[in-house]
Amino acid sequence: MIKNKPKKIRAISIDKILSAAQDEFILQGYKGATVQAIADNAGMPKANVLYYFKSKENIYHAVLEQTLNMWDEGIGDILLEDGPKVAVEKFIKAKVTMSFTNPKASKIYAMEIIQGAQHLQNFTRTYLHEWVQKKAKIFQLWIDNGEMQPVDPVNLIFLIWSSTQHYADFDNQILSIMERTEYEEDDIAHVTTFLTDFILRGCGLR
Amino acid sequence: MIKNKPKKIRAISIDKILSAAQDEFILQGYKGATVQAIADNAGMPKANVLYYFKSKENIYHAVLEQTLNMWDEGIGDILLEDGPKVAVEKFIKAKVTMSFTNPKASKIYAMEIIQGAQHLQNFTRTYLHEWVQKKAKIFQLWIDNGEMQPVDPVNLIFLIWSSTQHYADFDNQILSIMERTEYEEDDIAHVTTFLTDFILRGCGLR
DNA sequence: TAAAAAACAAACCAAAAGGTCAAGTTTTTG
DNA sequence: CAAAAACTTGACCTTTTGGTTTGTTTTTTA
Repeated sequence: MIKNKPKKIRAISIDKILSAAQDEFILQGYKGATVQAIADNAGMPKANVLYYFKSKENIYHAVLEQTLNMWDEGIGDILLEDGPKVAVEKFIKAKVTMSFTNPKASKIYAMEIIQGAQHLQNFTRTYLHEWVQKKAKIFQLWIDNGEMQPVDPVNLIFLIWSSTQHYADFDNQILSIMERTEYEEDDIAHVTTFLTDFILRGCGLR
Repeated sequence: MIKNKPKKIRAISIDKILSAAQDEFILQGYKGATVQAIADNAGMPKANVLYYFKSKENIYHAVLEQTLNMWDEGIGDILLEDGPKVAVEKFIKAKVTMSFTNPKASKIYAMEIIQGAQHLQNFTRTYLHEWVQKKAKIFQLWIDNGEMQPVDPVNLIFLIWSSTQHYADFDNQILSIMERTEYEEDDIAHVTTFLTDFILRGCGLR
């Protein structure tokens, strides 16, 4: 019998725990998620979960770290050499794709921020701040060059973030309003097209 | 000594509890918020809180109801007779104003939806669904009439919701990125202008 | 293959938290 | 102004839950 991926037991268990924990934390919040529920969901006894992670706090930190990595990878990029049109297109596409393929990460992140970003002060205060400043400067260059309408770059970034993440964070509401139970294949392309068209027009790029 | 508002003891206490509870629920989530903390925050012993609301669940329901009422009042409206430009302007202004004047309601609502809308299934499934359908039809009329660009009305509503609510729900992140501690007087006008300009342009109304 | 390391799991423990009770105190009312 | 109603509060009870302990089984390694 050939095992395709002879993953270490440890890695498998941690994966199962983290996945179960992510679900629980979204559904119940940090305090509402119980180690027992996470264990049940991961298919192992509670003591075993605490064997891998010494405390619930640690589990949460691990989930959060995983989330931030995903956020980081999915944030896309805005490059001067792309020019405003392509840059915005790329950026929107990256964010929409992430929202549809990994809504859970988006939700965990959103809840953290709404609740005061108690566990990731540093992230927003340094990393995110710098990212926004850097990208805003690029937009400003394009504006000064007359390559796009003079829209406030920082607020533009906020608008793109919010309108794209909305499809992940509020999926329940959106699906409920559209009388559906889950997103379909097409939705991601449809939303990408809608947002890209709309935002490009808003930027005076169309 | 003349008392301006000889409010009933009951009304005052309930107000204090609900306000304290709202803060706690946002900061700690449903399960994380303790009756004791709510009581401390409201300046009364725990038993007294439970005297007015028989259970924590009841407190939460009351907070949620308050939130929905606020949401309802602040949702603004989209009227056929206003025409697309004025309607969108009004709508954005109403939502931005609500986000800045009552961010707490927005946060409670957002958390509920993200966590699966467990406590307000009916609201989204019936009320909200109908509201969106009705307003989407109005947009469609304007589009068919050539009064605005053919943008998908439902997604347009989502974009306006998300981009306006973002300033309430993610205030921590936004303030942190802008290296400030709280919103200023001007911000509300600035954001309203930005979003109105941008979205009107996106709709081909400018 | 035997010893060591890693993984598993039942039973327990202490703290936290929701909720009740009973005994007051204050306010309202007839 | 006295009885009733409304309000206040400390003490208490029970359940839940994060985490520990202890002992067993499985896997790795030398």
